[in-house]
Amino acid sequence: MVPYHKEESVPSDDTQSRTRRVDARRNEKTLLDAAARVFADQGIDAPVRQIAAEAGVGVGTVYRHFPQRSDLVIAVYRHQVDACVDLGERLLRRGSSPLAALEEWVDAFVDFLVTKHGLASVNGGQADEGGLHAYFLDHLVPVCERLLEAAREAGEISTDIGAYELMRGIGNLCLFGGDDTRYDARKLSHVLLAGVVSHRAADGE
Amino acid sequence: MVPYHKEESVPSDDTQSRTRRVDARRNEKTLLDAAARVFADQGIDAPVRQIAAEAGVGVGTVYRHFPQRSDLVIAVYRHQVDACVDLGERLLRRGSSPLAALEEWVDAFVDFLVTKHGLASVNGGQADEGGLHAYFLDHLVPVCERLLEAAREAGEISTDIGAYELMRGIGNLCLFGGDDTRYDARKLSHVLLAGVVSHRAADGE
DNA sequence: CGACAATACGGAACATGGTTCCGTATCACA
DNA sequence: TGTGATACGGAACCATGTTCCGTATTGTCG
Repeated sequence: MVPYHKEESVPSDDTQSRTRRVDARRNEKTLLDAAARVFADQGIDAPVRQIAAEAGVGVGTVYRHFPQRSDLVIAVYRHQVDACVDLGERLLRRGSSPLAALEEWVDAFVDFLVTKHGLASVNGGQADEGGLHAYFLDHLVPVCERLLEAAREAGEISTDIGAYELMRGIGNLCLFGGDDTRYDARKLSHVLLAGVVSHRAADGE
Repeated sequence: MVPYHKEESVPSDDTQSRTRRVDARRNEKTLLDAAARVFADQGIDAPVRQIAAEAGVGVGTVYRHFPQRSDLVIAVYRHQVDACVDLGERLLRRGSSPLAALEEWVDAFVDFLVTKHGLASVNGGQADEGGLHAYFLDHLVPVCERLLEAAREAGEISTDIGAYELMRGIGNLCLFGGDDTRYDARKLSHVLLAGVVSHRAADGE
């Protein structure tokens, strides 16, 4: 309400309101590291309590830093998603075949999802949206869109599928359970992509 | 250990040991109906307690008839899976293009999964195997295998993808969350199938 | 330096959902 | 009708995510 008087409103996007307590900052890092470790050898379904224990903090602290479990997962893998975005942009600049670029990019993305077991299943809100979390989608869809568009302009693709739909589809394909040797998400994603190349949109689609 | 003495071992596959109590049989039917109703308007994630309540029985009764939650789901949709198997066989007998048959069959399957919201995500064991349940897979894979084989023999398909993998892939594609209008599982399954038709297996695959 | 308020912490407690247990009620059969 | 087998009900248990709140730590100001 009071318009002047101590500048602290309008948090906009400044990283921290002001000197965040050192213990807080330390704990956040500790948590991120602990979570990365736990996720690595127990999968992203590891219980929050366990991560808290690994970090040597209480669950309350986890939730102070990451309001929802999924926020922690996102935070842990954020940089990998960013790397994927970068890769996409680099591939775009590279002059070669847009389709080849798209294929390479999808491969990298699938690899990322498959590597961390079960990463693809991080839920955003409730049990509502299965599949990729909004953060991933928000960042990856634009890149995918451009790759797709480039390939389309080059006449290498005929399907009118959207980037969002493709991302979700791939994310879902990477959603496997167990270490089933009979199912290879990478292979399926290749097949899907082959379909994107050759599929002619039918009437209702 | 004792080899004789009352015949009751070797349960093999006889439907019921002897006259099953009428209340038991009645409750099973009641449960199946209640579950179908609850699943229909709350999705297959509805709590067991709720189904028990709808059926007017205790949870213990639910678990007596269906040892695991997923068994109940399976039981509710078993006949639809069977119908899908039948359809496959009918399509096989029909003389037309094997590929067309496969496409029609996949469509029917996808429709089945999409219609019941979230059906595709019934877990078998723990959180191990996401996607289709073993029962579904066990029954559908053989049919799919034959359809696929027929199409391959007719030279309409080049990919060496297996029926199991295809079923799982399609199941995963149907695994969506929310009623996202931007994602159409049917369309994605068509694209995947188009990929099956055109995709040439590369080196490592 | 010492007090105070803001910030952060820990972990018990709550909510939800699957599953198990066991005392009691009901049924089949003699 | 008596009796053992079968089935039932639902409290209780376990696991998980998440919230709450009393206590501890930290930064700042007098």
